[in-house]
Amino acid sequence: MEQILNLRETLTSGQCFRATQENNTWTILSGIDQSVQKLTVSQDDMTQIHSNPYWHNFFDMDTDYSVIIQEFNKLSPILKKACEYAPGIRILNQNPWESLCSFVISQNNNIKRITSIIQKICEQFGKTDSNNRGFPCADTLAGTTESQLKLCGVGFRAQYIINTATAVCKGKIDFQELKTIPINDARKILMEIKGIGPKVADCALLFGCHRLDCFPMDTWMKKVMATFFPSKDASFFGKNAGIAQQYLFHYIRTSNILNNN
DNA sequence: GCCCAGGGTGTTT
DNA sequence: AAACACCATGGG
Repeated sequence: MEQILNLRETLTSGQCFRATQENNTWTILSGIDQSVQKLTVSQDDMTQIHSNPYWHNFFDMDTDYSVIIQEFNKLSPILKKACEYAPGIRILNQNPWESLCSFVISQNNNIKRITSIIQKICEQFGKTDSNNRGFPCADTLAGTTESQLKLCGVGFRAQYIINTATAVCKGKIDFQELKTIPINDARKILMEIKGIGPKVADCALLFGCHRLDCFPMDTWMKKVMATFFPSKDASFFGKNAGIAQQYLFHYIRTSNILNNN
């Protein structure tokens, strides 16, 4: 059956940081150095997403979200409204290193600035396939200095980035392992790095390792829980809590339900 | 000028 | 364990 995918809702929901919009067209870059992938696509014609295996997987097209949303609808009226607000959001399958590093950069930061910093880091340190520039590999960033990274605007996160990249190079972080071991073991491995806490770990596991039970608690989700789900926690939302989190995050951040803006 | 942003660390109560 | 200062940086 035909799966729902809304490019704008998905690509602006704060899970990826290398998608740009020009008029009706989205350009997405994903992946490391020379193996970077580039997609130019519009909502009117998404045939490439269906035919190209990389992008088919990137947009998680093998998962039937309508079944999951039906379960959410039974769970809570607010969650139902969040699903109806942006029913075309999907959890992306991103490169795990790119995702982890991006969310180390994201801490105490806003999406606009995160996007800008990551673009600079790719321009400065990413290798090219002669057309497009990829996200720098862990070896490259492990070999940089704090002052080099700070030129890209990462601020106090510079050492955190180096710590994380070094752990990946040394095999202390093995993404293949993070995709399969018990979720709390995966969290523990990531949080041994100085600069990775529970929120960054959950984002990396959800958006880079497709661990759908992870429930990242950022400042917005703390407001959601305090306002609509007092005395409840991630377990209330079940094995697909991460998807529920993404619908709630996007709803609370871009609608005026909590009178932002 | 202050406050906030997809937080985490270290210190003090 | 809970509260707090501090960490760079740009935008509101």
